[in-house]
Amino acid sequence: MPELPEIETITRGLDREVVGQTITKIEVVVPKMFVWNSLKESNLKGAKIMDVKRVAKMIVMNLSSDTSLVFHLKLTGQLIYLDADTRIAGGHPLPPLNLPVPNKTTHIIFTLKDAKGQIGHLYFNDLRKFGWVKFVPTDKINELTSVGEVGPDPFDKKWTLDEFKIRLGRRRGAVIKTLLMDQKFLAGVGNIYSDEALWLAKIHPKRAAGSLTNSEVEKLYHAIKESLLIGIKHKGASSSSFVNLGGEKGTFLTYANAYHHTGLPCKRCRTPIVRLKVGSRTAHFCPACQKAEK
DNA sequence: TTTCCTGTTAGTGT
DNA sequence: AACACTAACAGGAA
Repeated sequence: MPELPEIETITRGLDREVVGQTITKIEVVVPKMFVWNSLKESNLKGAKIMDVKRVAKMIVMNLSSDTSLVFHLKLTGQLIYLDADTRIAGGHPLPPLNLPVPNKTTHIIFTLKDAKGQIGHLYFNDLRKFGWVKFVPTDKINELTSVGEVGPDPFDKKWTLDEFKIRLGRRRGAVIKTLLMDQKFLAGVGNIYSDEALWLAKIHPKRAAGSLTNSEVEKLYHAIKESLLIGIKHKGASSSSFVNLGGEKGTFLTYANAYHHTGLPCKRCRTPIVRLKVGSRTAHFCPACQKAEK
């Protein structure tokens, strides 16, 4: 699914709502989507949710049984929490996030109980079934390559401009857009926000990492953070609807400058935005502002 | 009706 | 090691 801002939005919503609740039941409709590793149902049932964190584009729920649930929504995953007076929904907008649950895209259902005994459900929906939930002992979480090998988070204090420069220096020949989306290089950036950051920094998506000038590297560093922050501010690109908590909806795409703007005028220079295959993904950029060569 | 496309990885081969 | 390519799957758009 979603990239860092969308996952951050869902994570914050869940952290506000499910921490302290106990998992009383799990129904796995599509077995391949729930990976038990060495654990059993007894490690899950009765466990209390201690916190909900984002790692790269994953959601990590730490449980009182010294275990963790790691969620990855990939392209079309959704997480929907529903109880008597709250609905938190985020992820891919199709099927619509306000569709009744469970529905035909619902593949995993957790039943939760709060301190007052009120029952809630957490539904993991995924149209294309690419997503997964991995259940692991908390102290073994880094053995998941998807967790252990991720690069720095763009909002981690350790990801400084110098660190970015050092990492770029190690991958001088890599195509910059592809590199930004490499989770081992930097955690959480995908197709939307790589387009947006490169547009902000006026860098052509196919430039070699090593060809960027110092000034461009600095602009890109700030552009990555800025585009992600704008995404978070607008609750991501996907419609994350917080029904009964304000009815907010993700509106980031309204604010996008390049992504999905093919043919529309560049907001800086009015030149139509162009699509281009970069690696096996589609880049959107302004051919006038974002020059191929320096 | 085809055919192509997709907000992402994992796995495989070079 | 770095890079390229594709499969996993379902539906919307052209």
